[in-house]
Amino acid sequence: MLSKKTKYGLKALAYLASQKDKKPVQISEIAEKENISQKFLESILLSLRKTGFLGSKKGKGGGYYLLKTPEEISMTDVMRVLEGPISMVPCVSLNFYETCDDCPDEQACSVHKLMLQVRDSTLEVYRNNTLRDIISK
Amino acid sequence: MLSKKTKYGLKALAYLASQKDKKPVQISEIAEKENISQKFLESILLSLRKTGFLGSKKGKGGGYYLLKTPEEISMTDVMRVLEGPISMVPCVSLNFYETCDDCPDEQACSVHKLMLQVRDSTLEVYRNNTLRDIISK
DNA sequence: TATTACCCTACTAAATTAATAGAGTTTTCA
DNA sequence: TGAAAACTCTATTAATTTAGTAGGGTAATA
Repeated sequence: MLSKKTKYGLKALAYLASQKDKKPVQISEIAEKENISQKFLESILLSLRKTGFLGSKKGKGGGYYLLKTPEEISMTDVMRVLEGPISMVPCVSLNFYETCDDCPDEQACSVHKLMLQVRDSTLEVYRNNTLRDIISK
Repeated sequence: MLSKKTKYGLKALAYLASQKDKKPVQISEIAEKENISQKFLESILLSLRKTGFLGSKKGKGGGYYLLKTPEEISMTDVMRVLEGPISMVPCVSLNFYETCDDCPDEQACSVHKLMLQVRDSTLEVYRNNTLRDIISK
């Protein structure tokens, strides 16, 4: 299941991407328009800022804004930051690899074999989608 | 993340599929060979029996066995029974569909758009794999 | 008829998620 | 220069899910 954090983060990014100018948008506006708890959204946007997706401006007229164009923002990167590993098991993860305590032979493991394919096909989807591709306007 | 239930269930199915004859295999044997808590495995095999994947035989010489050949067992069905929805959000689920409370327009939703593609590509993988395809032997 | 092995219910510890609360800090504009 | 606007940070918590554990019960077979 996709976490609410990821869902809200994606919606917020999409909201920012569909702005016509690059003026900062307040948290409260995004929260209201996208039906997200403002406090929760606050923490999500903060993490997107710390990972280089968003910039922020304080004070009156402040808010959050995209640091890159929507075309430059790959879903692969967004998903890794918001949701974490793309793989369903750590033993097939590219960025979060871990061995399984139980499995004696990874290569012979049927779960491994299946989940490797799932990872690849999911990655393929993320690689083919930028923020530009998933917004309506 | 894949649940342990699914992981163990898949391993148990694979173990049964790689038996040379069709004799029932005891829970204790599978649990030991695949490093699974026996009691936990018991409940998993039970659910696989109730959903028509396995048959069981009681008494001495009893155990679990596959009801179909490995070629006939699709990962799509196995995953739905063990893990539940294949989709990452209910609003793109074929078998477990639910509307989102927040989303006013599903078609315009960027999360929906992305997750629809992920669902399709994941389903494609499951459709292309039977139990036969993921066992070593 | 005793043994083996499946069947079932209920409980629980740990982890994760999705917030909530509240205080603090910085910036900007009047 | 000061007050409002807006971001920043820490800590806590309720709910849910997961991954078991415990223990007794029932059925079938040699």
